[in-house]
Amino acid sequence: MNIQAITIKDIAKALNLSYSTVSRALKGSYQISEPVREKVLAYAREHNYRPNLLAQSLKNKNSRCIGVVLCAIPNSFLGEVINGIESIASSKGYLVIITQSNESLEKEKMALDHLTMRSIDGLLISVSTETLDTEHLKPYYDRGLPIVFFDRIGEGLPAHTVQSDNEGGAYELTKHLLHQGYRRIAHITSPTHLPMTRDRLSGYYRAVQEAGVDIDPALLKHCAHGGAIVQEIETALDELFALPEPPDAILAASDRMTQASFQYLRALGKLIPEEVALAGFSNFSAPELFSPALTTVVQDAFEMGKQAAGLLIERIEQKNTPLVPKKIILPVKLKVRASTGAG
Amino acid sequence: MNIQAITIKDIAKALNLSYSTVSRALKGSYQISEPVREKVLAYAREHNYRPNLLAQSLKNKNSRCIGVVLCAIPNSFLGEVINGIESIASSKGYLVIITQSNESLEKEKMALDHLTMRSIDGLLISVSTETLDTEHLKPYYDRGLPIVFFDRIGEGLPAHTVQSDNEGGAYELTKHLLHQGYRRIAHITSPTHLPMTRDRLSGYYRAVQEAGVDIDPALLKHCAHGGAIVQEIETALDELFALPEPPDAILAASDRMTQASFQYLRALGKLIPEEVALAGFSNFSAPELFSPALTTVVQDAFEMGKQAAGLLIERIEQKNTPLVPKKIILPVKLKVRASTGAG
DNA sequence: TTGAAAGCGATACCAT
DNA sequence: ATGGTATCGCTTTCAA
Repeated sequence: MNIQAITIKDIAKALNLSYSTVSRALKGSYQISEPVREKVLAYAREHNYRPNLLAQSLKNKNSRCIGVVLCAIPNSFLGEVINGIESIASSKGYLVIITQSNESLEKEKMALDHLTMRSIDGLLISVSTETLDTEHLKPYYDRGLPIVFFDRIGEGLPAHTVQSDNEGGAYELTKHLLHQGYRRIAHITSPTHLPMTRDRLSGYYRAVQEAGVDIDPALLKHCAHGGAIVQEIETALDELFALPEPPDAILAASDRMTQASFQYLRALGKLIPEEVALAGFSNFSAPELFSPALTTVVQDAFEMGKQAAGLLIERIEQKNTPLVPKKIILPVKLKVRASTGAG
Repeated sequence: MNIQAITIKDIAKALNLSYSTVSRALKGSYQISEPVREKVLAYAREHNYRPNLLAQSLKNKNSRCIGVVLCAIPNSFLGEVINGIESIASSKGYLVIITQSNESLEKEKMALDHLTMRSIDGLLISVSTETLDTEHLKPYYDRGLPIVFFDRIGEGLPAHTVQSDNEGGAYELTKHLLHQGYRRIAHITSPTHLPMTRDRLSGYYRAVQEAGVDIDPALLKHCAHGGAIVQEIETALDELFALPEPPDAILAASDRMTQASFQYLRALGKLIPEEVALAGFSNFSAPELFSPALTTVVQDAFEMGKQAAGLLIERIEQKNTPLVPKKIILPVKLKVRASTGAG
């Protein structure tokens, strides 16, 4: 639909100037005589001239749009990340286009397809749980599309990455649980092909080993869909509590897993934290609403968005310079609350 | 950035055809000889031809993009609405561009500006709390931009609207509270310039009047920013509980207000539902996580998104037909839980 | 300082 | 059935 009031041509005709002169006057570029520039600007303002960004993009081969692919929007963590992204992007005059993969590789590919067809200048992506490699990103990368990974990092592409200190967070959580006297700490998490999962696992191991506690591999549960399907979390919990020695603490890797675990324990009538402790990586807006309030590791989602967008735009605007991939690790904060017996 | 592998011109040159022939073959239109079409299609596929949507839009004056303006993304209700919108939009080949107003009229205008400059074919909007009228939308509307309002309806523009049954929901909630024996039911809500607020108020009044209970106007609290600022909710609650006769029940209009009230009551050590009942319009993913579980009215967010997108796209695709504004009211469901003493 | 004209990629009208 | 060409709105090189 044509929302445009007038075009450069209209201005040129009205003022008896050439297209080029008008274009230059509008851009404030080059040497344009003051009277002409003022005339043009005045006329443009008066008639509410608005440049056609499509035409500009077609001509300039850039769109001042950045595309974002994430697994799911209805998630307070990602919502905050988006806010961070937008705060930077809009200050630099970029429009942010958000798409979702719903944890499906197929959809991730479709989203990529859409975005690149619309001519984005750069891509921010947090890969889906199904994404094993970055083969689908390679063609775009090879053609020079700037890409920055955030949160869930894709492997195999030299690109900037921005993520939370997953290893440190898991370490802190586990250490805290051990300190509280829990010994059979179950860890419910995503598949190990995700670097994030491996990082958290290694934090978990580090804490456990430091404490000299034996690790029962049966206490490790990987949800194939990253917890996107409630059923898989429940199955994991069923298996955990069917063990001869069930866990006395649960370390959940995401909001969904934490929430499902909470409901599960409730339904079972287990007392938190007396019978089973619960803690997790989380970004619930208010973990203190739970009863008991939840011990969590809090990530700085807004900062993650800001950093990712900043790196991307930097990349977009100086694409000629060689890329030296940066790996940004954002510190996390352990918030001890009642669900781990510290209330 | 140019992600494009090849253009129509490249194909034309390679196959010794004219641009127009290639274009037609690609579109499957008109009478094109089978051998030629196949040759073109094969070449296109082989060289990974992807149409330049910018160029198409410039030429066709449509972009197959729809713009969405909402107050804030990190909100499970709106997240679901977006999912509904996308489910319809992507099935019809439209890209959805989401922007936020953060409850500010200024930002709402900026978002509109951005979207329309990018050439959207239609607009879905839930207005900010600060939005008193639709003057800022009028210029676009007058130029023929199809607009559909959802959730928070803007007034003064003949356009399709999609919203929950706010009147009925408030009626059901209030009636339920009265039935439970509560008599001093406070209502914390948004400013009355929002139709949604007025609808809920009238449902509240209807129930109260039916019950023959007197209404104390001091029990009505309007948050100027729709609860976007926690402080305003707390101030409202402070005032309510400073009353000579404080409320024995709270009816909150949004998730944020419900949550803030919950925390407030907790901090005060008030027993829910013994001392004060709490119920609200809500779309928490899990109101049963609260202790006590919250009585809520549940809206069908996904359906809202679907309907809004459906109406908009219908409008986009038959813009010539006269507009007969539809007003869609989606039914809501009362979910009684423990916070109103029914556990 | 200003103008003319080519071109970005795709489409559609007018010829042939 | 196919080709030539103008056009969408804007930018930019080259000339003047």
